Amino acid sequence: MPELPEVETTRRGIAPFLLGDRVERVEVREPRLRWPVPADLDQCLAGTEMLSLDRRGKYLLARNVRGTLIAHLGMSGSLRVLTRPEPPSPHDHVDILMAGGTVIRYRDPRRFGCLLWTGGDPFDHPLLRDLGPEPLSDGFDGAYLHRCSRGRRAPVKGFVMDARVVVGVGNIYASEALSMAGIHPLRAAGRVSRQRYDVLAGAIRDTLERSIRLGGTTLRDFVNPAGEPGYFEQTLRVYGRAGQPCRTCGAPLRQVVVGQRSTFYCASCQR
DNA sequence: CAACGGACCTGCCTGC
DNA sequence: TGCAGGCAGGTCCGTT
Repeated sequence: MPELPEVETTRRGIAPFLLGDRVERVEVREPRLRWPVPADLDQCLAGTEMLSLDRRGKYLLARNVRGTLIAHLGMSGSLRVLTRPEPPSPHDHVDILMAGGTVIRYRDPRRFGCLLWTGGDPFDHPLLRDLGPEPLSDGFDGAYLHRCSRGRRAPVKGFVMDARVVVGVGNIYASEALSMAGIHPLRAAGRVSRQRYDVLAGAIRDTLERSIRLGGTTLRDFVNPAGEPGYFEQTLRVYGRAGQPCRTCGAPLRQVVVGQRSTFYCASCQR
């Protein structure tokens, strides 16, 4: 489900309820996520105030005086804010109960996500250490992508989805950004010009920023922490639109599999 | 190193 | 109606 815009939407949604309040306790009903939820997570969080909630790629980082909670939503994860008690559904694995009475509820049917704890610098954690730049930061531009891509023969679509290259670009937004930039998803990353990487870097940035503004993409079930859907789906150019007309030239959009992921593009607009 | 396939899970939809 | 098969927004890990 969540790519960068959905994770950022989630961060903004829970921040007002998590920050400036004290954690009462943590209730773990199902610790078997991608990696086990630490057995002492409650001791790490209980009684402390959350000091900051940041995002690094698709990871959420919630810091208190003792360390940092590292959260990832995987494919099907979500965090919701409950202002009144609600009985947990089967996949509501973890609750963070705040002193003020609100509950931050972690749900993840497929359990590809994780909730981990680190007492050290979270950016030194093995999961975060090797991540590439944030696509909305100044360090990310066409010159960087061009430099990074030299000698790479694999498709450019997989290249921009590689978190060591740039974080946060998942399967939807990779197709969308390549469509905006007019680049064929199967083109070898090393055979895209510097000029075209300038356009692509801008397209990635624009696509992600626009989606954040619209509250993310709701394909099946994404809702923000308040339970509201995102509206970016209505503006998708290619994702999920195989056979339908290209919004630019009218040609039927195509679907191929790249690196085991469905990929959508216009054969006449993207070269 | 870069590149690829498999693995981890459940739910939902399609077609027989 | 039941069931098998395929597919889904991620990403780590082992092998070539």
